[in-house]
Amino acid sequence: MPELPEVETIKNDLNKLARGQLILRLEVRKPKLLKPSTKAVRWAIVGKVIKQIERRGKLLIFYLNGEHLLLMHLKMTGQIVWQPPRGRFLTGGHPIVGVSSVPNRFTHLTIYFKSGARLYFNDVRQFGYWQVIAKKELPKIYSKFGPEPFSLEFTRESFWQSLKKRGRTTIKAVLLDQKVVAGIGNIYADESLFLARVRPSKRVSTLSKNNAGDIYKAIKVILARAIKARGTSFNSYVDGQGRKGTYWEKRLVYGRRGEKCKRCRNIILKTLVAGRGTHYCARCQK
DNA sequence: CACTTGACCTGTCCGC
DNA sequence: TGCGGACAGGTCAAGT
Repeated sequence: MPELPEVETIKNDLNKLARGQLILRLEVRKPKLLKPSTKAVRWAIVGKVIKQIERRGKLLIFYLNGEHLLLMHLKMTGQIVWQPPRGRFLTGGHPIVGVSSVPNRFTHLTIYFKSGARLYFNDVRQFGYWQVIAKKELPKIYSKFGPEPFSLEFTRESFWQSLKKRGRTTIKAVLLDQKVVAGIGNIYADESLFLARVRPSKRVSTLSKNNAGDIYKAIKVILARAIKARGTSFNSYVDGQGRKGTYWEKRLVYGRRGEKCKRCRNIILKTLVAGRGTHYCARCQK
């Protein structure tokens, strides 16, 4: 899905919409998308109030009063839809083609709030999940992520050091590794490498420190630009409110196979790198 | 150990 | 129009 800019947008929206809301009921249509699967999980969150929503990489963390937290991961096609007590829908995540109302056949989990508001979780491919954990378990979850790209721990030097720890693999595979820097996915990996003029298939061992510096800078520029655009939305999906990320129109290379490079007018190519569809300009990315 | 591949799912698109 | 195969914004376990 949803990569860092999309999840960041959802987090910001939900902090305005869902904070202070009291959870009345949890409806589980697809039990396997809720972890753990025991019924005790429902009791852990029913009657609780949403205090704050945070993001770590592509993971959403709902802080509740009491001992537990609710985590949500949207994976490839997860979508969150907020329905106010009255009024129109607001959505975030992967747009679902041809489905403009909720709940629908892809709605697998729903939270009902005392106010009458609802929070729906839709997911076509069912890779996404919700997970209830004890608050003390959070450090263990967080330790699986590398630095946040806009944190003080993520520096030009720390990035260079983590590149030096890698061997023959490609720079694209490294950018997709959440332990190197959290939140980059397939779109923004291609976008960042285009801006840095580095070919995605380039072996990290062959990168200069200047290359690394350019990539470091590009990651921040691209992610900031995408957050400002409220993320990327594919296709023509329009929800009740019609709010849609506009980065798709601003993208530099992703999904532009066969089009002219915005820098040199050469034709953009698409290949497979790190097992993912990868877009680049063979003339200006070396 | 570092790295790559396959699996998890359903839908869409493209070529024959 | 139908059908098969490739592919889709992520991550993990299993394989090399």
